[in-house]
Amino acid sequence: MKKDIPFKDESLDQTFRMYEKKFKALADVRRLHILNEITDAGEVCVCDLSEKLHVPQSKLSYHLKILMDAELITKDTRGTWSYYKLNHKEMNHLLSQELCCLFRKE
Amino acid sequence: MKKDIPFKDESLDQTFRMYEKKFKALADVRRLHILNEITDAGEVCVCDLSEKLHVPQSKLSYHLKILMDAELITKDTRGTWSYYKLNHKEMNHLLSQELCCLFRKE
DNA sequence: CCATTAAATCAAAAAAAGTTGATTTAATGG
DNA sequence: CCATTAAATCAACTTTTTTTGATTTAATGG
Repeated sequence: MKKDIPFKDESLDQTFRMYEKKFKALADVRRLHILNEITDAGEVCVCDLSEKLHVPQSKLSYHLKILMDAELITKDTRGTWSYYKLNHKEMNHLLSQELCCLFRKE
Repeated sequence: MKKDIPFKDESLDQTFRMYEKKFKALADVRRLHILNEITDAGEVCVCDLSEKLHVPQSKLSYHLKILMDAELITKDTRGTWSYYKLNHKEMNHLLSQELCCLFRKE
């Protein structure tokens, strides 16, 4: 649905607002580390991330929400745990192949 | 020089800080419009942009500086005018082919 | 039920980013 | 040398984003 690049019209602004949101999500060194960690682990819960990155839980929830809202990651809740994964499709749509490698296992 | 993706070590943080800067530069709907305008025109001075986008000069200088610092655009000063161009190489290194099209003429 | 644990949410504070209008810098042409 | 013009810079202010610690929500296992 967001595959078509619109021509120069009023919807261009809408498109740019969507990308603004996604780039904002990427525009933070903490979130890049989180994304990288998620990529490495394949799937992580908040407590794993908290331990690995030495970041308090509420801060992680905040940053994970931003990544979720930008649709760069997905969440799978099982019991009391929430497991986060990369949204590979979205990342690949957004980033160059070179850059994607930072957030892609092989 | 920024072509090699480093392995997981202390330089990963440095790499992420560099990308943070570039993504921050992209993470603003006004700057996306500016980039798009620069792409369309090929080369623009601040006064052209000011007229086209209805944005005051000092604001444009501020945003153009951010894009310059992130190395997403280049400046060529001739006389009293400064002409800005896209740094295609950097944009292509950063963004997917699909996305690059928004900031690429053909 | 109740205690425990994971994670989300919240409100207040702090930090960062963006806006504004005025001033400065620097090149041009008379 | 002076007036004009383009663009950068600056400082005060506003807005947005991030942090923090406490509280709430919700699932689990005894």
